[in-house]
Amino acid sequence: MVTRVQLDISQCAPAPGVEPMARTKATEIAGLLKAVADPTRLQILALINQGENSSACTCDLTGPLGLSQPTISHHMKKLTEVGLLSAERKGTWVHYTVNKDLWSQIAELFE
Amino acid sequence: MVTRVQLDISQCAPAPGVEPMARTKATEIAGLLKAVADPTRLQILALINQGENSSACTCDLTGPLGLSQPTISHHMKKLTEVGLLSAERKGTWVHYTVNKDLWSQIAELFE
DNA sequence: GTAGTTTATAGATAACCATCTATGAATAGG
DNA sequence: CCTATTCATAGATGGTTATCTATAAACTAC
Repeated sequence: MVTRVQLDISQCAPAPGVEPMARTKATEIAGLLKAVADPTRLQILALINQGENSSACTCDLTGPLGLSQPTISHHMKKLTEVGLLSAERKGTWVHYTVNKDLWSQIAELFE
Repeated sequence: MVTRVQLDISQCAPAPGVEPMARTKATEIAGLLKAVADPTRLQILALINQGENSSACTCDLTGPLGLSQPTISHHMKKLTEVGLLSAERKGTWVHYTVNKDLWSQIAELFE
């Protein structure tokens, strides 16, 4: 136990008993946020939410976004991996929908 | 105007009149989210919010986070640049506080 | 001014990532 | 089987970034 002289503030020390957020949890949350922290993926999510049916396939997005099909596919994979998009195959097409639950959970992180 | 034959769904085309979110806006939001989408910076923000005075200086964080002082300083700069942290110099120390307004604005992006 | 403490900057390095082209896999319709 | 369409994968490339060490800058106290 260190008893400080009243005016001795010349030393810096963290507040006692302050524990940081667990690194594993921080990494997990950061992974989710990384998936959203990209301009193209923000545009993709906004486009999907914009449609009346809240669904889109890859080929719907290449035109408006001006990017190649493999690039869009790459982003859809990233968003699907973290659970923000759900993919459902219908014949040749793959319909992607936004997982609104996870979307709301992100909001709750900042409340 | 294209009139589609009822069963001709063999071609893919974006919904007419669907405009993506402006790229500049998407890039701006992505920049803000990139600042938060890092495990170390999430821990930093949580630690600052954890203290009773909601303030911390760099030297308070190196210990709990196990990172070098320049690395912490680097992260504080990133968070300050996007406006999430405010820096106030008091003598040798720099006290950082979280900008709660901007914090809440992030939540509103996901509502 | 000298010494000590806190913060910032510079430079280096390794890892990650967004994008492209080229190609393959899967499905549908003759 | 052949063709066309959609989506996924592989590999390459240029750019970004998180971290470190070394050093400088700013401030306090003597």
